[in-house]
Amino acid sequence: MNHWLMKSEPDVFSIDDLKKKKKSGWDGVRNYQARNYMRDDMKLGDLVLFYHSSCEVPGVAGLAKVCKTSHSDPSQFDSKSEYYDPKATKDEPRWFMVEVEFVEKFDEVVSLSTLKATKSLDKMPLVQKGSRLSINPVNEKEFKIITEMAQ
DNA sequence: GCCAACGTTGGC
DNA sequence: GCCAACGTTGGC
Repeated sequence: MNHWLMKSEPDVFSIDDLKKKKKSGWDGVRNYQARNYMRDDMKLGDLVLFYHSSCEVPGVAGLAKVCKTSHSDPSQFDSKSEYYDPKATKDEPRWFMVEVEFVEKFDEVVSLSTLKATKSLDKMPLVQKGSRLSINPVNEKEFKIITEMAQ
């Protein structure tokens, strides 16, 4: 099983929104590398660190898991959507998404500053300068460390 | 295929 | 709101 970290702006979609909805398609990803992770590598049951970005306390807010593997992201065909991509066609969709299911909301956000202060996590792309990718693989050790920090 | 210009991300 | 870092676009 693989582990992942997925970023979301809580003003747009937060861990509480996922808790309410139970499941959600991860639409709107418009970066090829992040798309490839979803399309090629994310498997059913993979656990996901749900990360809140661009907010007061950026950090890992909870856990989700992949409940549906890659399929075409419908927002690319919707001309009214901010995610609309005129170059995508139904025969040749350009963007893919997975669906995730709520697992757990942490009592407290494991903040980015805490993650940065943790030596054993300094290999994570997340804590490295200039890293902006919205979906990242997380190795098992790192995943364990972070979920234990949430206890 | 290069690379300048432009757009986006996201912490601070 | 600023700005560094990075990705994408498009002219050549």
